[in-house]
Amino acid sequence: MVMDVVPAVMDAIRTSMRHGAEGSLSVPQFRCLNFISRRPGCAMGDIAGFLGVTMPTASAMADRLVQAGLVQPQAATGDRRRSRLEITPAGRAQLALIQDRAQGELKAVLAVCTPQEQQTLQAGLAVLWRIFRPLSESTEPTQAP
Amino acid sequence: MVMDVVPAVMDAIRTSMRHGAEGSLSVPQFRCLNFISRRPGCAMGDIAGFLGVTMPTASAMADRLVQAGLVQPQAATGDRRRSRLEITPAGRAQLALIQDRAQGELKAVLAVCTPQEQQTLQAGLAVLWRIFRPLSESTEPTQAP
DNA sequence: CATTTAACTTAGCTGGGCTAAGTATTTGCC
DNA sequence: GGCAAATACTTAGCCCAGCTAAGTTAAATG
Repeated sequence: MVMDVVPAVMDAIRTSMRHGAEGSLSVPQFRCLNFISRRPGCAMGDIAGFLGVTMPTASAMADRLVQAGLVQPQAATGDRRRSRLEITPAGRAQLALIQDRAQGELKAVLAVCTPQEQQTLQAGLAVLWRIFRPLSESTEPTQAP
Repeated sequence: MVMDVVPAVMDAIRTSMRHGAEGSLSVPQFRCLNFISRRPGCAMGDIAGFLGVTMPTASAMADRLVQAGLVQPQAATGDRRRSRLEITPAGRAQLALIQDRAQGELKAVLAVCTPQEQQTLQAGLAVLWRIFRPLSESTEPTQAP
């Protein structure tokens, strides 16, 4: 059941983002930008850990966000090996735009539900959340020693 | 809510498939193989439509599955422009393996739920399924004329 | 029979993933 | 204080999954 539903929903989201309005971000880019916005001054390793990817991958992705002007490096304080990243005003605007649009589309989709169904849905998602939340936070960067 | 939960679950699935046991397939490859297995003799356009990607993308992906021995072209009958694909025994075995493993992991995860929670979850997913099922089937290949 | 249309494929680009192998900075230990 | 080891990244080089644009081959059609 889960294996049918979740991919279907994810496809819808991905498709929506892929042929979404121009200037939109990919799913990984969005997750990365969102993380940086919630953790100003975070390091590459933090990003890699959160995204569940290796450092080079995170590095390249952050680089593209910097190129796009959505993220910028902070001045180094203390350990100069760490890259300290923060979101730019443009990045914040982009994030808000995407979230608003997603929320809008979601509302439109959910509008076909009865209040009864919406409640059922919410309860079900709460269960999923409880199960999967710990898993998705515990990932660590994977470049072997 | 949906925007938090679904990506988290999807990440877990993707991560599980990425660093899963060797010889595993990527998510797109799995979807492709699964489709071919359910539609023997299907054409490239069918695959592209189902995956929601362009023909060249579908073409390349099918090619890799053929190289891997999981899929094979049928003898042409009728329209010789169409590629008619079918799954091989090896492909079928691979598919079964992946599904079994996924089901196993899922069961393990769901084992931490009370029967009460499982019921809640099932009801919620049924709602999602009703909403998103039609969307995920209606996609068509996108290469513009 | 010549043209158009349909179904793919090829070529060439980008993004997102990996490993292996650097580089630079800190830490730690004599 | 100075040198080795560890840490935090980056670079190089590869593959897969997406795209567009431009062929190619076969069918349909005037």
